[in-house]
Amino acid sequence: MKVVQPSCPSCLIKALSFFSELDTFDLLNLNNNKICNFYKKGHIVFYEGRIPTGIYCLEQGLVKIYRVGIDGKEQIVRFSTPGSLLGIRSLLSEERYTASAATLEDSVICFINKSFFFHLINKYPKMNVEIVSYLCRKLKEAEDKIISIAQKPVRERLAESLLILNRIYKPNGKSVSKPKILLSREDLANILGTATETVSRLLHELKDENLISIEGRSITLTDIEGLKHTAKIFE
Amino acid sequence: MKVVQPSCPSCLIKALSFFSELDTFDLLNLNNNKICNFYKKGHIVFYEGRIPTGIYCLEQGLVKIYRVGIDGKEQIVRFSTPGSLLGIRSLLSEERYTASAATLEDSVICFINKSFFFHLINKYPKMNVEIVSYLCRKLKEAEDKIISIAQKPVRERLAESLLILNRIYKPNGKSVSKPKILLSREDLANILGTATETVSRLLHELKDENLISIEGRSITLTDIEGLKHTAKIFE
DNA sequence: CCCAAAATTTGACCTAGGTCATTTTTTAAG
DNA sequence: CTTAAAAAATGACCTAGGTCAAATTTTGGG
Repeated sequence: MKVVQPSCPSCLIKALSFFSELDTFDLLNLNNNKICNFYKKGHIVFYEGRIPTGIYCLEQGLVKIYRVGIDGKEQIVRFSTPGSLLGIRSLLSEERYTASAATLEDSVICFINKSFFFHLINKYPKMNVEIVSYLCRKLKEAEDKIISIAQKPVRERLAESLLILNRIYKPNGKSVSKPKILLSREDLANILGTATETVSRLLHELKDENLISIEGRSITLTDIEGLKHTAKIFE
Repeated sequence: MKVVQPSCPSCLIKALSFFSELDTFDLLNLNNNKICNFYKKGHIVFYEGRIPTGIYCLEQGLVKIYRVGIDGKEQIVRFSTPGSLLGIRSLLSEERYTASAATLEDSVICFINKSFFFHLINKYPKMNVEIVSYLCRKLKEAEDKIISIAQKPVRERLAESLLILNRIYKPNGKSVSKPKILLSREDLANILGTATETVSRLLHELKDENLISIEGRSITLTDIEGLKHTAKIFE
């Protein structure tokens, strides 16, 4: 796969969020300052404990943010999808990364160094507003996850996570076909905070109930409403 | 108990955080705009689902932020201690409260209405920096909690929570005596995401191991290092 | 296309911790 | 100080889901 150097002025990330305020001059500036890399599936973007030297911008692909517990067991705390910034939390609070990031698919990720990013924030105070709203959203999601893990049985959490993953894997609304969730049982287990064997068994159950279909490693949701029901999500 | 109307210019909250930038004029303004109320222990500050109309400022006391699950079971997601703002997450992301807040002790809480608060943020963009750093801290804590609940057995989580509570209950460094943690078993269970009976049993265990002492409802930590050890916290 | 290594599935078994019922203790109102 | 109601402790029991081991399937490199 070729590494395509994306150009900032035409980058979807600009439109999506944090950089929407930038004028042409600074967009070009950003373009020159960023370093863009191709990451193969399964590669690590940054490690827990390291000191951030800048910020990563996911241009294409999918990334998991996770921490490793004492016994070496991973816990996935969130995902990053194209258009979001990676490592912003640690950079902003000027502390070491408290989590690691690794690609779940082949990905293209840009790097913007700390001083340039802070320069932009100072020049465009409105970026802080975007950042605040981003953090609020993440905080809410984290709290949702606390409730979920603390109160729901694994089966419900699995259904819930599949519904969330379905949105993450949904190709930008273009394709008519249903999204395929492509994750190892281990990653799935590390989202739910359970064992891989339990994931296997429960996926089998959901399949038997015609809520999902499984082809090899890929999962397709066939009955969204049914899954919402087993996840006990009522909106 | 008398309701003392605290004055903003001398309020510790100003010094602590968000309002540290304000000039004398705006501090007086804030003083006139805020409404201060006394809340008896156990009373509700705001309810999940309601639309925020402003922000609360905890001047004195202790507040739990919690959500109620489908089966009516509470999950405490965090605490607020004097000097912190309540309901800032929902106000900033312009959505309904996703959690309720209730006092755990008699408390004094000020209310600042939305428009005035936003006016201040606009006038003092640096407040956003404070807010960002606050949100980063909370996000980290929330992610810590996810790992903890997902991976640690209840016993470890209890030890961990007691250590955190010990800091929360620590009177401003003045008193030499050890802080007393004063929470119902139910609240404790709702922090850990477990049953009250389990809390009872485990507290009894910790007491037998001379890690804590219990007088009535109040818990004192007698062996911090030992607790860190059972919590598997190694720093 | 082939094959070894890795991932997944399945079965057997076990335990942390949840639930329910009962007793004991604590609390707060009068 | 008394007492009823609430909270906590304790015991008995049970099950969701973890662990370990073995069989089966999938995958990616050559």
